[in-house]
Amino acid sequence: MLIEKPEIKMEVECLALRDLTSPNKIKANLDEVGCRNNQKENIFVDRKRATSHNKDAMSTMLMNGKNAASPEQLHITPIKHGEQGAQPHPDPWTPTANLKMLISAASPDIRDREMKKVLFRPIENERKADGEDVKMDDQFDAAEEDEVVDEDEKKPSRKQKSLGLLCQKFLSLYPDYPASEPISISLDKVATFLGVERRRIYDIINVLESLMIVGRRVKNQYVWHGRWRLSSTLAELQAIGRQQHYHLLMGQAGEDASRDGAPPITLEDRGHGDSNYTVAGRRKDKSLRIMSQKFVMLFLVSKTQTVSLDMAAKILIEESQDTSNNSKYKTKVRRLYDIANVLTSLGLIRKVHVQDERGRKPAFRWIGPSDFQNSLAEDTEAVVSIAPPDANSAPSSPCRKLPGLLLQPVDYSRICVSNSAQFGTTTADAAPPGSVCRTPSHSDRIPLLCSEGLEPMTMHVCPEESSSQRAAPHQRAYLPSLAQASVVMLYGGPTAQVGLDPLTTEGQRSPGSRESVLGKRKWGEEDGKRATKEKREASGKTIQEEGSLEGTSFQGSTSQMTFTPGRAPGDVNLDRHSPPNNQGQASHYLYLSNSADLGALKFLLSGSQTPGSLTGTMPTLALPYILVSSSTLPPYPLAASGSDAHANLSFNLPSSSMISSARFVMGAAGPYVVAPEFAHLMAAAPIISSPEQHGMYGSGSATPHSPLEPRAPVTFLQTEPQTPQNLKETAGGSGSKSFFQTPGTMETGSYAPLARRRGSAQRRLDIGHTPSS
DNA sequence: ACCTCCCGCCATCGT
DNA sequence: ACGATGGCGGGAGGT
Repeated sequence: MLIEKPEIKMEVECLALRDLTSPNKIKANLDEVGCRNNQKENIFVDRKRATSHNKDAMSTMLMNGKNAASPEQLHITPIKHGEQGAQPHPDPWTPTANLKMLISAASPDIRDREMKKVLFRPIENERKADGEDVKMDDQFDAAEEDEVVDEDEKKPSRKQKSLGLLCQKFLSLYPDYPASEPISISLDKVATFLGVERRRIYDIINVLESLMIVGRRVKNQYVWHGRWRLSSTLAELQAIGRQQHYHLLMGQAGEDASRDGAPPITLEDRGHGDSNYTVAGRRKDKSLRIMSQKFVMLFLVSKTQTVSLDMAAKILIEESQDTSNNSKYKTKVRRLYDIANVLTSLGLIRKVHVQDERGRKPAFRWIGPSDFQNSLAEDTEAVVSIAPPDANSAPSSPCRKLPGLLLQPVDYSRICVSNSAQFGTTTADAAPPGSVCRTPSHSDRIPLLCSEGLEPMTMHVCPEESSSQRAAPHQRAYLPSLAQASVVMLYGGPTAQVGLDPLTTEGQRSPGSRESVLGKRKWGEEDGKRATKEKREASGKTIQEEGSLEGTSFQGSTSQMTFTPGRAPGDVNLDRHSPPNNQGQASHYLYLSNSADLGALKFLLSGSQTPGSLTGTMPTLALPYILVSSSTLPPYPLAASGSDAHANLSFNLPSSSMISSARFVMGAAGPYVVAPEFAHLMAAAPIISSPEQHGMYGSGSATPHSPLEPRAPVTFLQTEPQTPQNLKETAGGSGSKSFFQTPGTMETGSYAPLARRRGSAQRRLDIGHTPSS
């Protein structure tokens, strides 16, 4: 698919870089380069071509592959489009189109399709005026544009410019489960590409940072981690939230809802509050990240997993005592909406309404993975030491600090033993096997996706082997009768598309469609019920749930699900259950727990038809079939089989590795099971990345997975529940502050307890020490 | 009229 | 000092 000719590629890149927003230009350029179709009729064709041509370019640009131009080169000055947004063009070559094209290029086919169809469609009008860049050297034929562009008078509606949509686009640019190598994100490029101001990108990035989906590398440059760490991050947040007693707060403030007034317990009360940030108002920056983490924590500790905006705002305001202050409240609410939009795009929450005495209040419901609670938690105990639900009991605090979590900084700093050393070491391996705490991070590493399009997601995961990833391409999972998106979410892999034909799946990604289904549903109920219910409802149709389902579409009743790498709504943790030791055990049961909606759902995959498969160091697990039986899903037997009959999941497990955190990823082609634990193993092996990726990764900061992942298991010495209380206060005063990593730094942060200068502290690079300077 | 939340000014921070 | 970040809240689109 890629262009064979480097030169061309380069050119395209350049073009793209120069003017991402103007499709016409690109097109023109492409033509110049080699694409000759100008005819409108052929636009699509051109596009395709362009796409293919641009694939690299895109990747490069956005992801900053190594090959790509150097950052500097790439770096484009942000264009402030004053007028952006203003005029949309309907036509294909609008910026949007362009974007699509590029995007598609960048990612796997599926993504491509999805993106285009889904994301962009809705957005179609959104585009900034092409004019902005026009100055660019070229002659972009105005004429052409004109023709093509109809000038829609229609300006993009506000919705089209929403942060949520923007976030979806942004997310579509990167794989949910990137290969281990780091993918760089150039702020400017992305902003330009998406046609928005940088400011907006920051909004997104900040939230993503809070979840460790991205990390900051250096100025203007961020690192895309994808969702590998999401589960672990969530687990940590949950643990922290418990430690901090957020659940109590929730109860008071939120769930009870009734009381506006003084929530009995405030974070501050508890002490921790936002210390750092809050501290004395010291630095507020990163507040969005902190807020985001706290907000997420609220969901994670909530029994109902539903948090009303009002409650969240109140709780989050803690800092500012002003709570009472209306303006403060309003501001908080605004921010929460911003955060919620991003989280919604991530498929972690969805908007709902709660009824309280006063009436209906806007709220959000967690639809993301929740299993980690169980699985992870369980594992966690074993593996990761997460703070026990009971705050006190747990001596071990979350192993790693969440980057963003400023909350804990204080404590951690004190408490934690950092393995700063490890930072340097990049690899996942860093974590000593024996280490007490295992950070989930391992999981993160797992390189899964292969980007190449849909291709075979299947990979062998050979811990050691880095090389071969794809064992069996094209395996597919069939989920007969599974209509539910939620199910899909379970495994969380890449997005699942139910339809075999990616194309058909268009709707899947739901960006536009968000809510379509949702709206109908009632979310208040029990998760389990709901899930089930939904499934049924959903079955047979394409379901597009907002966040959760993104990417999943079901065609018809049949549900063949193809999981595409791109995004998975939820992470699925497979086998968390399997004891680490078990690896070899025949019983490889893979659980797919859907954290999200199906909180309860867990699929037991006994794929191990091949008993021996998992055994030993490299046991391979061949799963001709994977049957998933879920109580919840009784009706829906899940069978994953390689393409057809033979799907195999083969992966090798290192003897030592644990399966527990394995993830099940289903690529378009097939399911993959990756155990986080193995991740490191896997890490070694780049999973398939497309060539481009390779390039990209290479470039990655020195350590590809390293800093990030490597969370060394950190053990926190202190047992105390130091919760926020201390944190808060301390934060300000103590070194903890320095300690805080800024949000986003979680990764590193965890590792680096070291005090940092504020500045540095503020921004910790994922990459750890990376070159940032 | 209220809910959302875009937009972009401008204070801070980072380099 | 200058550019990068990101807090913040006015005010307007949506419903």
